[in-house]
Amino acid sequence: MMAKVGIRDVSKAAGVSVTTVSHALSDVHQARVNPETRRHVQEVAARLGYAPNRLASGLRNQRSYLLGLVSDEIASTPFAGEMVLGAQDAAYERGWLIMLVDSGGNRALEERQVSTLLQHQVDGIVYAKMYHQRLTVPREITGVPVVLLDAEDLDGKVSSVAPDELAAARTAVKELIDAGHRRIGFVNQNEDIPATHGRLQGYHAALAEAGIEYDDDLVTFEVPDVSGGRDGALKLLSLPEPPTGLFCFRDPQALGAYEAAHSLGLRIPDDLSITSIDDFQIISEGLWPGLTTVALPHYEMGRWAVSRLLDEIEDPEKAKAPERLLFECPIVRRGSVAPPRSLSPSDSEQKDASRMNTLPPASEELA
Amino acid sequence: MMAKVGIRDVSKAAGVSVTTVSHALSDVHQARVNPETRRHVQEVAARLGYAPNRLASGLRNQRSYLLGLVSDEIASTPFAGEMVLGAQDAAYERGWLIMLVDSGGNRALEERQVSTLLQHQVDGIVYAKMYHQRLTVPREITGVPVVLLDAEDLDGKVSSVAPDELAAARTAVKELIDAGHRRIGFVNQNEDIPATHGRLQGYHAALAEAGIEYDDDLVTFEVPDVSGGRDGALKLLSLPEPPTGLFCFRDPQALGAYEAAHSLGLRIPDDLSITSIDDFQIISEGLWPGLTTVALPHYEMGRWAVSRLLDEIEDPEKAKAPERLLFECPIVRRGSVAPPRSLSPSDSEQKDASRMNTLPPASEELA
DNA sequence: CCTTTCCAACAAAACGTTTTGCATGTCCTG
DNA sequence: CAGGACATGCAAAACGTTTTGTTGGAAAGG
Repeated sequence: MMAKVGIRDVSKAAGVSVTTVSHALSDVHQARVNPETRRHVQEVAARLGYAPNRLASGLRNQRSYLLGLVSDEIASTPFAGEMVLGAQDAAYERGWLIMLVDSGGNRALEERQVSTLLQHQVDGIVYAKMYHQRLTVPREITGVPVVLLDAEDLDGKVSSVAPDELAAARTAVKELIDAGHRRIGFVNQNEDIPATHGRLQGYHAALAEAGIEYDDDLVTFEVPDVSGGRDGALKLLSLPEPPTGLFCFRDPQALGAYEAAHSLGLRIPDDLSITSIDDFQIISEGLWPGLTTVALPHYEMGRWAVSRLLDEIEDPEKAKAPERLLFECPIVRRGSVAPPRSLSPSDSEQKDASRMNTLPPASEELA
Repeated sequence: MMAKVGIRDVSKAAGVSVTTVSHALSDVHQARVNPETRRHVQEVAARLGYAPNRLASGLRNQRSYLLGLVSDEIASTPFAGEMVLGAQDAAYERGWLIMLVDSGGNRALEERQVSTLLQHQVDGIVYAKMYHQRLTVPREITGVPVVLLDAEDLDGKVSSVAPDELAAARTAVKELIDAGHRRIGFVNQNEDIPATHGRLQGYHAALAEAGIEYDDDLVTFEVPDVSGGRDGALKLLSLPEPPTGLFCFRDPQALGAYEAAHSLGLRIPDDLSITSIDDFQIISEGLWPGLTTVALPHYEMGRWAVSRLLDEIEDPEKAKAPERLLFECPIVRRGSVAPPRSLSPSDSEQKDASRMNTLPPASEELA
């Protein structure tokens, strides 16, 4: 395999100076070269398969066309792929590439990673968190624009994007209310992050809008995984007056709630309706019936973060007026919501239309 | 914020030439500088917060310390995170950074992405696939070492790493056999990739080793997701002589099999034992009882791929003798395997020891 | 016919490093 | 005390681009 072809090779082959080659191939300096030579140079460059060395041009231009994506555990959580993909797509479309680092939550490591990124002269950094939280930008990130992903800046100095937790929860709860439920449980999670409080507020808001009185017994705080969902659901379902609808903090908990319901002999959605937040597809589509859940728009958030970052890189003025965005979260209707038993069948018709999954081959054999 | 500090700033502040600064900070040229000046320079450099510009040093050294990770849909599949993480960790530990691109399976896009990577002077490329397959390295990847991840090179020219499908399947089936099962169904998947054939061979091998005759009716080919698992399990379980143990191609299918079993009133593992391949934790840990499954070592494969790639970069001789590795896949025992009903309790004792999950709070209320 | 203007092309400097080769001066060795 | 060996430091070239400033000549204007 022959040595890499550089701009001098093209200049020699085309019989012009390197300056002219550069101008001919550049969008901004076309004017300085005769259209005919220009075409000739382009043709020669294409024939030789010339591709400019970005290290060299980056050095000269003080622009690397590299972005850093720093995260705590983004590469290990299932959604993370979506975020990264959104980021990568947005970057690539505008000519940038993304370098990914994942500290696994280790601050010291993160510090070294960021400094490595900076040594590579990244033009900007997306600082991402696995779960929506408020934080201050670490001090080692300096000299380049930053955008926060799934996080908010306590100082309000930098742009950020995160899901609108309150609205998402209100949507999920309203779905149950609209189906006719009045007694709605909430399996929340037990960590002190914005999502916990935001979704609780959303739960309150939805109830209040429907004129339903808040009942403290119907809210429980559990670990945010399958077992937490199982525990929480069992707790709420064994109340003297159990809920007919259940809102779970996130999909894995909903999976636990399904299991709890089955173990109690309750059928979903006939005996118990469930909604949740995540749209973790392997769960929401895999369960039977499918889980109606509010999707966290990870891909879109990733896209937005990079897109905003590039705006700030290309126009430094924009960095002075940071934008703080809360993303809308759309509901994905599957089969886990139906009117409560107490309602007449006629009330249920409009809702049934949204349960579109094909019937499970043998579900009628259920006890 | 002040301008970035370069090697000249250090040289001025320390009162020595840039040459000396470079030598003082370099591991290889320490000898050319007095230990005392060396310490002085290091101290000044640290005080100013000097960090070398990798673009510049890369240009000079013809080494970017950048690696490309090219994948089809790695960023969108849940395991992908593990692979990427393993790759990233291995790279970072040796001073490299990874640039991630994901073509979503679009060849034309992939071609452009690779050329962009090459323009950035990556020192090597990991070419990864979401599912284990055999392929030839795309021709646009040229001039740098390549390692295949979750794929094998048809031409045998480059190193590769992938799971040992046959051994993995044998392990999963053997787990059922060891528990005493003789009639074992296999819900395979219906795509023509190495995993399909390899796991079928593993299934055969395990049966043969145990002297169990192969029964064609016990193998079914389904779509590789939850619904496929449901369909396949229902099919096999409604045979005149149904299996007592079920091996699923992958975890989502096992989830479907759980659902099918429940819909038929069968209890796991008492009435039906299930094993699978993936260790997709949200499923395998989330299900009740936990799923005994053979883990695909994505993190380790990612690590190995990058580690090997760096070996080949640092010693070009190694690239001439490509290594083709099939990774061992360890079984993760949870609660989905028990002896078949027909066996006496005494036979089951040693196996019960491996079912370690705590009991579900209300499972005894099951019909 | 002599300026002026403009077009097309080029040489050279710069981006921030690393490394080669050279120039001191000191210390030994004989 | 002459000679070489060694220790320490520096100047300059090189990596592959982009851009600034300049030049020679042709076209245009008086």
